[in-house]
Amino acid sequence: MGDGLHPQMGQSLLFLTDEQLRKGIEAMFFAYRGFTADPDRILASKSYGRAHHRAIHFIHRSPGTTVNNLLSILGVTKQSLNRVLRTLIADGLVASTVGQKDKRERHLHLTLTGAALERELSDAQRDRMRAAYRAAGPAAVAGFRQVLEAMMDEETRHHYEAMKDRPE
Amino acid sequence: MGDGLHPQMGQSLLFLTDEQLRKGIEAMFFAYRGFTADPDRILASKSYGRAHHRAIHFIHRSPGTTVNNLLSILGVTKQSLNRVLRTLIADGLVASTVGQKDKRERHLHLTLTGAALERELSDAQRDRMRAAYRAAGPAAVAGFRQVLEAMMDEETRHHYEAMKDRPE
DNA sequence: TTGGAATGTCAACAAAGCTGACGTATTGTG
DNA sequence: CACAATACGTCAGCTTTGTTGACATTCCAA
Repeated sequence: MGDGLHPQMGQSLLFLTDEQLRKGIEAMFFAYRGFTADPDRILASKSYGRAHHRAIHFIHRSPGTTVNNLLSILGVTKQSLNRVLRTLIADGLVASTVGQKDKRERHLHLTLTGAALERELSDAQRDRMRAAYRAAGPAAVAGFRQVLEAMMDEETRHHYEAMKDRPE
Repeated sequence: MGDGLHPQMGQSLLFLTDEQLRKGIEAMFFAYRGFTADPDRILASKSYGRAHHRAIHFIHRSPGTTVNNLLSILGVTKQSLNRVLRTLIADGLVASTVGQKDKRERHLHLTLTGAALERELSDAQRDRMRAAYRAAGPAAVAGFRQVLEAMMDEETRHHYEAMKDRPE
């Protein structure tokens, strides 16, 4: 791992120039807009927001998850999450059941209506992702995931990996 | 490009399964948190927000840009941008000068102070991006950019590409 | 039985987006 | 020249989603 300036060095590290990094930063910013655009449209028409989408997504992903667990995945305060959950429960999209083992805990599930919205939202988001994946090809997709994973905070990556390979 | 079901098909399209797409979606969500975490900390200590960062970034990127141009890059309303610009100008980070050719336009530049904050923010963001790039390698980075570009809206991609190859 | 953990709720606030309306200067056009 | 359009700024009001801090309840566990 020498720091010697052999001829290939400049070449092989061109992808680490400030200019390349800046382009990556801008790509991230612009792409994230596209990433959320389609669900945002659907949500707006139902007077929900991104926070509702995120809650629905991860409840669908980990049915029966507790509020506390959801909290640490989403990285927000309980007050913030609670406001969202309250409307989802009131609207009959999410069911909250008292824990059997530990009755302080609430276990969260999507109702049929909630699952229907989840599908609508994730279909829209997947359609765009699928188009991007298809356009870029499998090798690019592997790289895409690698860089994103390397960009996460430690703790976040644990959450990501913990739910990485669960069955659908 | 036939749709025939030759044996490799299943293999080669495995990266397009719903499960793969969902992982990509979650990777995007979690990575974006990391992407903004470091600048967010700096901004919070100076009582600015992400909106200020974005304005500063793109003014640095396109010095002398007009308000209207910035508006369409950022994709927000002029009221929203104006609130941010007002504080940045009042705090002496951004200079607004009347256009020479068209006196209705305001041309935006970073002051020395503004440029210093820009550097602090982008250094932090680049550090993380650099670490991720280095960990993933040049091939992954190329794929990363390809997928992100394919994920953008048409109009957004134009903005992205328009400023793609300008000199630093 | 008592301390701490998990949850829920109230209040107050801030950032950052939005719409709508209006004013002013400037520019382009018929 | 008169008038419409453009660029910008601003006021007011509203929404979503995040934040703190305080406090009550319920329940597990030492």
